[in-house]
Amino acid sequence: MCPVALASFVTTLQVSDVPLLAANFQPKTACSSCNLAELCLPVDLTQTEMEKLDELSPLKRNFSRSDYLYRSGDKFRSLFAIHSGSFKTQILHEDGREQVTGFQMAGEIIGLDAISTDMHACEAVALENSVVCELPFNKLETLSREIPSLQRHLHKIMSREIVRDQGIMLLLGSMRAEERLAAFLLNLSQRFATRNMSATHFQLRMSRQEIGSYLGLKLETVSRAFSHFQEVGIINVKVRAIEIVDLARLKSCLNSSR
Amino acid sequence: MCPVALASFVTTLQVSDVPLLAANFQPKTACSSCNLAELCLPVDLTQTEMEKLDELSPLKRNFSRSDYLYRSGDKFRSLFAIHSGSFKTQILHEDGREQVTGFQMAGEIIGLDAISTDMHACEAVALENSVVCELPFNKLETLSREIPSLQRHLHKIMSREIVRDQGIMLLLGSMRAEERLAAFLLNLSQRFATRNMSATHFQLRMSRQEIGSYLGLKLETVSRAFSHFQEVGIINVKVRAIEIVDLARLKSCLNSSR
DNA sequence: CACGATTTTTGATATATATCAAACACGCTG
DNA sequence: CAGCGTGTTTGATATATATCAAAAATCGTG
Repeated sequence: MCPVALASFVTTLQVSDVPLLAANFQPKTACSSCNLAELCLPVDLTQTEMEKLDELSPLKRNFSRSDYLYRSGDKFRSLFAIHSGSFKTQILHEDGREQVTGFQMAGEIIGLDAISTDMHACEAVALENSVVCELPFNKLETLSREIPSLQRHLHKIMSREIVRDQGIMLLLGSMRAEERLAAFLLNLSQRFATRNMSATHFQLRMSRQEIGSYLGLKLETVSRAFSHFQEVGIINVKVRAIEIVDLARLKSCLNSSR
Repeated sequence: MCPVALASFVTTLQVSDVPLLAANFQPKTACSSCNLAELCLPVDLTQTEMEKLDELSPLKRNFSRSDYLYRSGDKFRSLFAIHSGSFKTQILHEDGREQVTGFQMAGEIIGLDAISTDMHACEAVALENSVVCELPFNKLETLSREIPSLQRHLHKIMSREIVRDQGIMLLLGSMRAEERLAAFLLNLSQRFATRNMSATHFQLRMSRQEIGSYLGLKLETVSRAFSHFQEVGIINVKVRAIEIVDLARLKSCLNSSR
C-alpha cells in the first residue's frame, strides 16, 4: 500500500482535513518534524494486520491540472487518497451554478459522498499535477471488518468530513466576507503547517473565482478582501503568493461578528 | 431493537434524510403506503442476523421541547435514532453566534459528527416532545463487522449526511433568500411525504429565527419571504401552519438564479 | 520575447438583505 | 378571559456585497 494512503488510513495522528475555524485549531502534533509519508505510519496495527492491508494494493494514478478525478454521476468504486498535489470538489446545479465544496491536499481522502448512492454526487478536479492512490471500497469494507482499528479509522474520516462541512455551514451562514477569507487562510495555513510546510508563506492553487465559490462570494469581493488585508498589514499578497504577516490579527478577524 | 431504529439501520428503502435540493427529489417508494415502523423492515437480513441485531438493545428515552439530547463537548457514546418528534442540531461559535446545521425528524440518525473526536461537535435540541432510541456505537461497530449489510448501511447513512451537508453549502453559497426558503419548504414537504404525512399541509416545528439561522438569513427576511410566497399564491401561511398551494411554482423558484 | 488569453485588481453603481423599530398575533398562566 | 411574554409581521432605512466595466498584471505558447 502506498505510504500516503496508509498514512491516511491507519493512524490516529491524522494528516487529513481540520475544521475550518481557527477556534478549533490544534497545536502541531509531536511528529510534525517528520515528512508526510513518515508522519503517520501504523501505530496500532499488528504485523498480521499490516500484511492484510497489502490486499488493498491501491493503484497510483497521475493527474494534470484541470483533469477530472471523477465526475458527478460516475459509478462509485473507490475512495481516493491524495498522494501529492491538490484537488477541488464541486457540485453542479442544473442551471449552471456551481459550488466548490472543498479543496483537498496530500493525505486527504476524497469520494466519501458517493457511498450514499453508489454514484459520485460531486466532481473532483485537479488544481495542479497530482498523484492519487485509488482504494477500492469493497476491499476497504472487507478489510475493515477484519481490522477494527481500520474500521474505526474509516468512521472517523467520514465523521471528520461531516464536522468540516458543518464548519463551512457556519462560515457561509453567519460570517461576513472578510471573516470568511480569514477563516479560509487560517485553515490553509494550519494544513500547510501539518505538512511541514510554512504556515506563513504559501502559494494558492486556486483562482479568486474558485475561492469565491467556496466562500459564497463573488471573485471581486474576494480580491477586495485580499487587498484590504494587505492594506492594513495583516498579509502580503502577490496574486497567488500569500504571506501571513500578522497571524494573531488574522485570527482576531474571526471574532468580529456582525 | 425498536422498530424505528431498526428501520433506520437495516433497510435499503431509507426513511432518513434526503438531499435538500428539489432536483434530487425521488418519487415515493413503493412501500410508501405502510406506516413508518413497517416501512422498512429488514429486507436483506437473515434470521441469525436479525437475532444478532437484538444485541444492540437500544434504550428509549423521552424528551420535551427544548431539552438537550446532547451538548457540544459531551463524551460520545451513542448514535441516536429519532423514534418520534423532531430535533434541531446547531453549532456554537465562541462569540455567541450560532448556526443551525439541521432539522431532524422521525427515522433519522443523529450524532454522527461525534465519531470524529469522540466528543459531540454540536448540540441537539428537541423541537417538541420526542422519543429517541440510543444506539451504543461500540456495539454498532462490533455488529457491523459481523453483518456486512449493516456495515454498508452505516456507511451509507454517514455518506448521506455528507451529501446533505454539501447541498446546504450550495444553498448557502449560491442561492438568494427566496430560493433558500423554497428549497427548505420543498425538502420538508418531501420528508413529510416519505412519512406518509401530507406533502402540502404541515406544521413547522421551528421558529422563524431557527429557520433563518439554518438558511443563513435574518428572521425578518424569512418572514418576508413567507409573506411574499403567500402574496403570489404559492403557499398559504398562518404562522407555523403551511399549505403548499402551487408545488410546481415553488419548485420553479429554485431555478431563478442570480 | 511577444502575443493573446486569462486572471486579477480597482472603481462606480445597484441591489438584496440586514438593521432598527413598532405594531400585531398568539399561547400560556393565573 | 385578561394580561403578559414571546414570536411574527411589516415598514423605513442602512449597508454589505453584487454587478458592471475597464485597466492592469500574469500566464501560456508559439
